[in-house]
Amino acid sequence: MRIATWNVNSLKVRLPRVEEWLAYASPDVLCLQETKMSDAAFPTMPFQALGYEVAHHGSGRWNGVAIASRIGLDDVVAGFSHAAEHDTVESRLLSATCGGTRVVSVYVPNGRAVGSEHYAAKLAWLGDLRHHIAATCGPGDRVVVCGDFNVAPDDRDVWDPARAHGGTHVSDAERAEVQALLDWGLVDAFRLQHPEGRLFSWWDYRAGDFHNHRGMRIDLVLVTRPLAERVSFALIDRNARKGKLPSDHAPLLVDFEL
DNA sequence: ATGGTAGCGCTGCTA
Repeated sequence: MRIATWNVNSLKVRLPRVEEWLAYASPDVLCLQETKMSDAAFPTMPFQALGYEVAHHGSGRWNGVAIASRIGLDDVVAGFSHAAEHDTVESRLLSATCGGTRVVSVYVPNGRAVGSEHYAAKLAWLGDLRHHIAATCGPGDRVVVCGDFNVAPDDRDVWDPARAHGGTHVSDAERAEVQALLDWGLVDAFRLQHPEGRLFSWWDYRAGDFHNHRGMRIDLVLVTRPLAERVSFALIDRNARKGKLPSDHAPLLVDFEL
């Protein structure tokens, strides 16, 4: 099984690239973030034409998450399992069962600046995510929680921790929330395959950051141990960040021997 | 040197 995640920063603009990448990378499941569109505007047919069922949770110009699968798409749930303050309006979470694996597509709030109300909301959202996972899955189940976490798990995941993003994405409190997900029973599949790699998944559009290797690894595929034991390959496809009209994120794909 | 670009949508917000 090959599962991938990609923050596309507008699916309307990125659809041709997504179609091209699906044909090229051929994932069984693709999670998308930042579609920036309503459910009514979602382009279902191009996905169907490539053999994918697709579910989308989006309300308009911001956020929006989707799951495309060619191995089944059942028990689709938008938002948190519990009454959370943020998600149903913000369209940042979508869950579905694909070929016996529970797949969760997440777009964690950015946080903007450490100490701001947005930063507090980001920490609360990550707490809600952990609650959602623990309430709906067990660590012995096949579970994939993937997407744009807007957190670089440790200093290997940032080009320069001191200059990163005004302190967000690298703060102790954000990293503690990601660590709490790992403590529950999730494993960072990319890091498992690349223990020393300083490879990034996001680069600011500005100032030539991509070409100057100033990025962060903030897009993660977290998996429970039954899946972690079967990871055979993990790749951040930097080529998909090149050329005309790229997203500011590269897709991440992980293979499992299932 | 503390900048810069991109997307949405039409003014400034979000990232």
